[in-house]
Amino acid sequence: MPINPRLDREFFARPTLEVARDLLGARLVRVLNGRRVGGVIVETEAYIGEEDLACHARAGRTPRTAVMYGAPGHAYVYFTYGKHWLLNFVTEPEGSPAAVLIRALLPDEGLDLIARRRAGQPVEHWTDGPGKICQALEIDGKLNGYDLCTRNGLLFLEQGKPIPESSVTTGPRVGLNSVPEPWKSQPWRFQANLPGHEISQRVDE
DNA sequence: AGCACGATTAACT
DNA sequence: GTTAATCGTGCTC
Repeated sequence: MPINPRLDREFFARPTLEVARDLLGARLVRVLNGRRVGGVIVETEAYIGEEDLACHARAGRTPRTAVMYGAPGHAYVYFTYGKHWLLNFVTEPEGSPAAVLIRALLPDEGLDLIARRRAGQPVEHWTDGPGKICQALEIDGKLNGYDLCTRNGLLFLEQGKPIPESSVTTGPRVGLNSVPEPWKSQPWRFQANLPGHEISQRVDE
């Protein structure tokens, strides 16, 4: 089975908007019991620095945000709403707190394992939300701070088929109910329009 | 110590 | 379209 090139630390050490855009089409791979589980990233959001009042780093360096201040290419995984884990990738050089949230995936590897973890849900809703991705791929706080750029890792990214500009949609980030402008409306959400993948509409966009 | 709320999800009317 | 679930985090007292 051909293995695509990995995304290395240099990829993540760039401006967050570029990383968020370029992650569209990339492959997210989780290794469970020696098996690959994952798919193609089709939706991301950028959270950039202490100035961005939607970014957790607005609170400065705290136990929770410490990972974002660290080296790029690590996972920032946090818990919210009392039940959901959300997966991010740390971007920018060390010392610049920023990350990209992974919001949606087209699953195409280890589907039987995903089906088990997403039992009762239709295929189209297996990984179409940030919390759902973490449930499907068994990602939780134990992976917070995990290095995505090691050899033989349990979580990493691979190059995929590039997404042309004509197939990329941008818009405001989701779920920022009480975030003040201009941060609430910054078009820092990226979606890939792929054949066979209809972008779902939601009330908050 | 107490409190308000969240980068959400799934179920329900 | 509306809402309960559920608890860690950061802020105030």
